[in-house]
Amino acid sequence: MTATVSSPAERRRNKIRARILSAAETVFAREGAAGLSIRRLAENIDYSPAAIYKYFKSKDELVDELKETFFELILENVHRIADTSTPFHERARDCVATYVRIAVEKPYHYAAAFAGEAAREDAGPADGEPGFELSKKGQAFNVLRGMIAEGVENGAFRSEINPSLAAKSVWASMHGLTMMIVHIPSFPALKPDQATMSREEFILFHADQVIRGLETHHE
Amino acid sequence: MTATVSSPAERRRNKIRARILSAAETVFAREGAAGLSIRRLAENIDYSPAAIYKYFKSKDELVDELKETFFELILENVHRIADTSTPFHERARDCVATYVRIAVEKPYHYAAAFAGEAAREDAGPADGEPGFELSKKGQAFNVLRGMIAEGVENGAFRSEINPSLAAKSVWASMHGLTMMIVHIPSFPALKPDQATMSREEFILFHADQVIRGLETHHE
DNA sequence: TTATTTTAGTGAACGGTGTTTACTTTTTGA
DNA sequence: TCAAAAAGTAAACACCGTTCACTAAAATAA
Repeated sequence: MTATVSSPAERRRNKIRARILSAAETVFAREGAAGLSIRRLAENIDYSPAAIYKYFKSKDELVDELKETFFELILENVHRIADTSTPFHERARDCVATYVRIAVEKPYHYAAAFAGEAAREDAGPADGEPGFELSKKGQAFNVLRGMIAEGVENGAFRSEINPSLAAKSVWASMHGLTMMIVHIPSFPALKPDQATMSREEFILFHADQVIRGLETHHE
Repeated sequence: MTATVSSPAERRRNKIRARILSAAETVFAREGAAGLSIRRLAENIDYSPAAIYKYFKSKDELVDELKETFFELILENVHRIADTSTPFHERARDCVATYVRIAVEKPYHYAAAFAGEAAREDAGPADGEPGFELSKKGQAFNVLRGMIAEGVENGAFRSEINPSLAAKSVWASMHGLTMMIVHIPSFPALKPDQATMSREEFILFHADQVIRGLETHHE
């Protein structure tokens, strides 16, 4: 470890990089990837479009950093709740609810964080691939798996459950609810004549439902 | 009802429309909306780009028709299974599995069918809005709700369950799994040292899990 | 059939996009 | 001080969806 971990030049460079990211974040949160153009961004921060390319290889790389930062935010929050000492069932439910809540606050970030992975080549490692454990998404996954393993040991969850598998199933269910809310603004609206339920209530209902699927069947 | 429901001119027009849609479908299935450009499409079918606009108001409208056709496919298949007389639990599970399987075969269609709804103004009606009941998506939803209502009457599912609400929760879970598979090619890959499970097995596991959440708790 | 109106189809342009290239200016380190 | 590296830029490339003014062809009315 050298004493000067960053030269003045380096620090200046990082500052500008951060300025670009910050401006990009603002636009992205409001209008998504479609509304974020290199030219508009360059104008916002008084640079030429080409200048951006001295700091980021491509628009995709820039957006990837926004997504990674966003997942750090989710991770922090979920982690904090997972480490609580509240009863297990509640704790699990709160993690799910928090995950969904944050995603819903930044819908474009969340949608992009997953949508991007389809066709692209360099879309971060998936589980089972080297590097996943260390990515933010991987860490969030591990928190979830740990909680489920705890439930199985407790006897709260069925003993035949494989925590890794179950964690993926639970994550998929959470992800689905999140996507529904993000993409369908009125979700989960019900027709007037039916029992009404707020979004917040529905999130808890869904989380509850998902956890029930894991539980031991008893009276 | 008039005898000639369509004039020769009309039929010719519909044929060309269909030709455009068919060419678009091929490209879209392979490369998604991003790979489908009006210019490329026009070249494929030997028309000028502007000609497309005599048949479709915009690229979005064209893509919407591809999505609608795709949802008809899902609906048909789910309907067919829902009307079977196999035991309830299996039937429900097979509906879920079929939904996911078809979606995974045409990942771009599925992703686009939902992704489009975020920002656009004219993105088909959501539940609770007039028109939803008649849309393909609405019909698929009704099949699901009907099955859940049946389960509640049976006593297979908990009596306090509201079928409309539960159907939304189940749909969200299905949707989540589908999105995961569509966006993460290796899903649900597990690390080598863990119990392996094929995608097909995982779909059934997930469907089972989701239905368990609805069931009455007994020994 | 002729005249008129509607429709099909086009080439060229408008205003965008991400990205690259060649070039100039500034900063850095020896 | 001076060569090398980095920061920054204007202009161009190759695309994109869409529109406009226009011609050619077909449908309709007289």
